[in-house]
Amino acid sequence: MDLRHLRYFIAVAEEKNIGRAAARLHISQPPLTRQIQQLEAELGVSLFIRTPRGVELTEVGELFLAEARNIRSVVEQATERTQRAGQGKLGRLDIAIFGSAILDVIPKLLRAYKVMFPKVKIVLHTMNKGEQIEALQQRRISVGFNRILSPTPGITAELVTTEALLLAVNAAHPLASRDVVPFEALAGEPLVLFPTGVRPSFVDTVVALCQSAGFTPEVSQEVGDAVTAVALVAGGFGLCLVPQSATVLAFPGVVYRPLSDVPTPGRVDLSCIYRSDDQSPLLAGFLAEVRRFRAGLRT
Amino acid sequence: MDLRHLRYFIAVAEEKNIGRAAARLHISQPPLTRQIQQLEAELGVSLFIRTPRGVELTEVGELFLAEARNIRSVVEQATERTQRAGQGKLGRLDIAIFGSAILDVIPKLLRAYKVMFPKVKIVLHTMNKGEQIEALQQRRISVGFNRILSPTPGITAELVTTEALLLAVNAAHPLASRDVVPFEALAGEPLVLFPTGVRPSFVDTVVALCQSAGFTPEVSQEVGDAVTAVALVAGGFGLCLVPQSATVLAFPGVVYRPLSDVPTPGRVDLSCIYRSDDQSPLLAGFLAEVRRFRAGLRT
DNA sequence: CCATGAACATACCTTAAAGGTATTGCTCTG
DNA sequence: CAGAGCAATACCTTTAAGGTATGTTCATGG
Repeated sequence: MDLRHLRYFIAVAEEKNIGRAAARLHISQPPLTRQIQQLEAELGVSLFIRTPRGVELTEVGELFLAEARNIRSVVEQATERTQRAGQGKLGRLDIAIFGSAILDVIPKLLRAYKVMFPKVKIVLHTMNKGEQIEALQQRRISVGFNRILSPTPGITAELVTTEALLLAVNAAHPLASRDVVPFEALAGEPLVLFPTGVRPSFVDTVVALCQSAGFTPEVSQEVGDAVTAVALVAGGFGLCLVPQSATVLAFPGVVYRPLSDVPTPGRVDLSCIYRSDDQSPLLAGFLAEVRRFRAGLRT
Repeated sequence: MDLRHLRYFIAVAEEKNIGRAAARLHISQPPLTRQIQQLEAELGVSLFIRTPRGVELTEVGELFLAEARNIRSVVEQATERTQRAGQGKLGRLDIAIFGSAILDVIPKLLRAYKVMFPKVKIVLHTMNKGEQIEALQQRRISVGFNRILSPTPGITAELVTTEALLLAVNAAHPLASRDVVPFEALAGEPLVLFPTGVRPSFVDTVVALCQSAGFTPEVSQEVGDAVTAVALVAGGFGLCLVPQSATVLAFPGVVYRPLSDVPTPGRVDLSCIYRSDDQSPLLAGFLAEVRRFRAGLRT
C-alpha cells in the first residue's frame, strides 16, 4: 500500500464516481479503477459497491475513509514540522552570554531573531568565555557571545558588532566637566577594570590601549562585570572604560563621556562563537539573523 | 513522498549505514542511496550526515525519524482495523429476538459468536416478527430471530435449529404422573397458547398439530410469551406446549413431559432472518457462526 | 422491448521510475 | 602508502503506473 492509493481512494470516496475522481486526479479512469482494485485486494476487503450510477462506500469503506484521512493529515503534519525544523524555525537554541553584551546588543538581536523564528525556544545561559568554549565542545550550547577572542580549534568566531569606548566617570570628578576627554587624561587616574576571570579579556584590551598611549594604568579595582564596575564609579572608586552599550546603566552620579585620541583600534568587538562543524539549521538561521543585524547597524 | 521512502529512511536511520540497511531491505545499495536523496530533496532538508563509516542522523533527521515511526504505526493500525472490519470482526451488530428463543438457543449462539468475534458490539432488541421485518427493511437491525416464517420479498430466512415440543403441565395434573404423554391426550384439555400478536406464529403451529391429530384444542388462555404461559401453567390454568428450550423455566409446580405420537413435523423451527442484499462482513461472520452452531447441534 | 447513454472493467500498449551491476571517489587505518 | 569500507555516480534492466480503445452491465426513454 502506498500514499497514492490513499489519495486515490479518498478522491473516489468523495466523488462517488471513478470517472470524475480520475478527472480530479488528472489521470484517466482505467488506471484509477485498477489502483482501487489493488487497494481492495491488498486489504482483502471490499471498499466500494459498484452501482450503475457510480460507486458507493461499504461500511468497511466508510471506516477506511476515516483512517485514510487521518493518515493523510498525520503525513502532512510530519512533513510540515520537518520542513520547519529544516529551516531552523523549530527547535531549541541554547545561547551563552556574558558581560556588557547583555546590556544592549543581545536583547536587540534576540528580539529580531524571535520575529523571524517565532517557534524556536531560546534558552539563555550566563557563562564566561572559558565556560562557553567547554559548553560548545560538549554541545550543551550552540552559540556563545564574547568580546575578546583567542582562536580556538573547532570553534568559529563571527563579528557581531563593534562599539566605541566611553569613559564612565563620577559627576563630581574634574574630567566630568569636559564634553570630550582626551585619552591621555587617563594617565595617573585610578581605573576600575573588568572582568576578572579567564584571560584574555576586556581588561587586557584596556591595558593595551593605555600602553599604546604611553602610560601604565593605575588599577583602582578589578571586578567581575560591567554593572559592578559602573556601580563602583558611582561610589567614587575611580574611572572606567566601558563599551557604548553600557550607557543603558544610568547610575546616579555617573556620566559617560566620549574619548578623543584613543589609540587604534579604539573600539571593542562583540563576536559570537559556535562549533565550526555545526550544520544545524537552527544555528544557520541564527547566524543569518546575526549577519542581517550587523548589516542593519552599518546603514 | 511515499511509504516506501519512510520504510527505507527508518531502516537507514536504524542501521546508521546505507549498505547494511539495503541488505536488510533486500535491495542493493545504490537505489537506497537514491531514495534517501530523493526524500531529502523532497523535504528540502538534510536528514543524514555522511561519514566515512556510515551515516548519522541530523537533528532534523531525529525529528523526522520520530514522525516516520508514528506514520508507520498509524498506517499499520489503520490497515489492521480495516481488515478486522472486513472479516466482520469489528463493528456493531443489531439483533432482534423474541419469545422462547431468548431462553436457551440465543444465549448459546451469542456466546459462541463472541468467542470468534470478540470486538463486535452486539446490541439486542426485543421485537416481534412484524417489527423485525420493518426494522430489517429500515436497516435498524441486521438480524432477527423467529420461529414461524412466511416468505417475505427481500428477506432471507435461515434455519438455526429445530426443537422437539414438550408438554408443560402442573404437577398436580393427572398427566404429570405419566413419563410420556401421547399427543391425543391433549384433546379436551384446556391449553395455554402463546404468543399473541402478529400471525402466523407458534400458536398456529400448535393449533395445526392438534387438528392433524383429529381434535380442536380448547383454548384456556392466550398470552404474549412463553414465560407468562408457563407461569399460568404453574397457576393451574391448563397445559401448554413449549419448545424444549423452555425447560430452563423451572417454575415450582410445573413439570415437562415428552410427547409421543406427535403429528409431523412434530418439531418447531427457530430461524434467523436478514436482508437478502446485505453484504456486510458483520452479517457474513454472524451467519457463519450460525451455521457452525447448527452443525454442532447435529453431531 | 429495444436503443441509448453512463458507468465500471478489461486488454494492450507506452512511459516513468524503481532496482541492479559496475565503478568511482573519499576516508580512515594498519 | 596501500587497502578496506562506504557512499555516490553512471548506465542498464525490469517493474508498475498511466494512457487509449473497447467491452459489459444496467437503467432509462421512446
